[in-house]
Amino acid sequence: MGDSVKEKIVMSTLKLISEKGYKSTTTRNIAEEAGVNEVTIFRCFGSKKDIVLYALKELELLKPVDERILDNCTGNLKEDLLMLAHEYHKNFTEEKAKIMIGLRSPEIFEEVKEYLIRIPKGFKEVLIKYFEKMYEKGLLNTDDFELLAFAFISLNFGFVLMNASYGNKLIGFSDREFVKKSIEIFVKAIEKSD
Amino acid sequence: MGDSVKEKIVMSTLKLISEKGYKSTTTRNIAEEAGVNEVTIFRCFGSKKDIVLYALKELELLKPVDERILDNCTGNLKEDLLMLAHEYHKNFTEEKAKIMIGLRSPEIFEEVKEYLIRIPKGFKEVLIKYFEKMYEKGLLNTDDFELLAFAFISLNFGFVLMNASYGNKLIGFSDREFVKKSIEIFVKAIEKSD
DNA sequence: TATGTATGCAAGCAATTACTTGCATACATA
DNA sequence: TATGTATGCAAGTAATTGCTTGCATACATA
Repeated sequence: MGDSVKEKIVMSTLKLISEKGYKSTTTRNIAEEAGVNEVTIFRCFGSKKDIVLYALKELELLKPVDERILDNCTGNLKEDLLMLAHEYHKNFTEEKAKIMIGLRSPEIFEEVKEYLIRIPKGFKEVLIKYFEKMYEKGLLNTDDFELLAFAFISLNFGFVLMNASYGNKLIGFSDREFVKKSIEIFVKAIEKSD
Repeated sequence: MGDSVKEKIVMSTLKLISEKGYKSTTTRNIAEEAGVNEVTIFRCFGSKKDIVLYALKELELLKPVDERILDNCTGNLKEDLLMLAHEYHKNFTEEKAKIMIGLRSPEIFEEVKEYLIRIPKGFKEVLIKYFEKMYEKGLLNTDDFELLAFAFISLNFGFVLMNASYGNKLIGFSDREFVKKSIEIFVKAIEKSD
C-alpha cells in the first residue's frame, strides 16, 4: 500500500475525528475526505481504531517541542515567554487534531493517553528548564518551577480551548492581545523586583 | 410521566454523556443507569437529543454563579480569590457533566452552545464586578478587568481539564496546592504596590 | 368498582456502520 | 510479455441503535 495513500488516510482521520469525535467519524467519511475507496482503508490499517493508534504512535518518535528553542531565549522574561507562548499556540494548532482527540473521543482516550500525554509533558519540561535558567540568573522571585510551568500551560490551554469553543461570543479580545497582556501579568508576578 | 422518573433520566443522561460522549451513549445505557425501561425514555422525552436539550434549558433559568457571593468578599485579594476559585471548582464539579458535553459531544455542541456559554459568562461577570470593586478601593494596579477575569478563568479551567485528563501522570501536586499557589502568583501580579 | 395514567416487557423495524469478499483494472517490474 | 501489487467498485453481512407498537400491570382517583 502506497505511503502517500496511507498518509492521506491518517491526515483525514485526524482532521475529522478532532472535529466530530471518534464515534461520529465514519470510515466512509474518512474515505471521502481522503479521496480513496473505503476498502483501501481496511486494507491499509485493518480497522478504524488502528488508524488512530498508528497516527498517535508517531508521537513516540518525535519530540513535540524542541528543546533548542531555549537557545533563542534572551533573558528578557517578557520577550522569552511571549516567544514560548506563541510556540505553544503554534504547537497547539499543529497538534490540534491530536489534542482534540483527547477531549472529544473518550471512547478511545484511555488507549491513547500514554501517547497524547507527551505533548503537554514535553512543553512542561522545556518550561521548567527555562525557569531554572532564569532563576540561576537571579531573575525570578520563586523556585517553584513546576508550578510556574504548569500555571503557564494551564493559562494558555484554558484560553485556547475556551476560544475554540465559544470564540468572540465569550471573549472580547483577540488571541494575540490575550497572550501579550496575560504574559505581562505573569511576568509582573514572577520577576524579581530589586 | 412522573417527575422523579424524568429527573432520573436526565441525571443519568448527563452523567453518561459527559463520560462517554453523546454518540457513544445509547438510550439503552441511559435506561439501565436510570433504572427505567428504555421505552419510558421515549415516552417522556420523544428523542435522545431532547433529553439533553431539556437538561440544558434549565441553564436558562438559573444563574450558574450567584452574585451574592461578592458579599462574602473582604478586600483581601488573596482570600477573596481563593474563595472565588474554590467556588469555580465547586461549580465546575456540579456542572461538570454539562461542561463536558461542550467538549465531548461536538455532534450536538452547536445546538446547545447558547445554553452552555452561560456558565463561563456568568462567572466572568462576577469576576469583573469583583475586580471593579477592588479597583475602586485602590487595590489593583490595572483596570483591564475583562482580561483579569479571563486570565483567572483560563488558568483554572485549563488546570481542571488537564487534571481531569491526565491527573497525576502529568501534575505533581494536588488541586488545592495548585489553586493556592497560583493565586499567590496572580495576586502578586495585580496588587498595587505602594 | 371503574377508568385513566404511568410504567414495564417483548418484539421488531429501518437505518447506520465497521468490516468482508470477489472481481476488475491499472501499473510497474522481472 | 507475464506476473505481482495497489487500488477501485459493487455487493453484502452482522451488529448496533434510535425509535415504535401492542399488550400487560400497578396504582390512584372519581
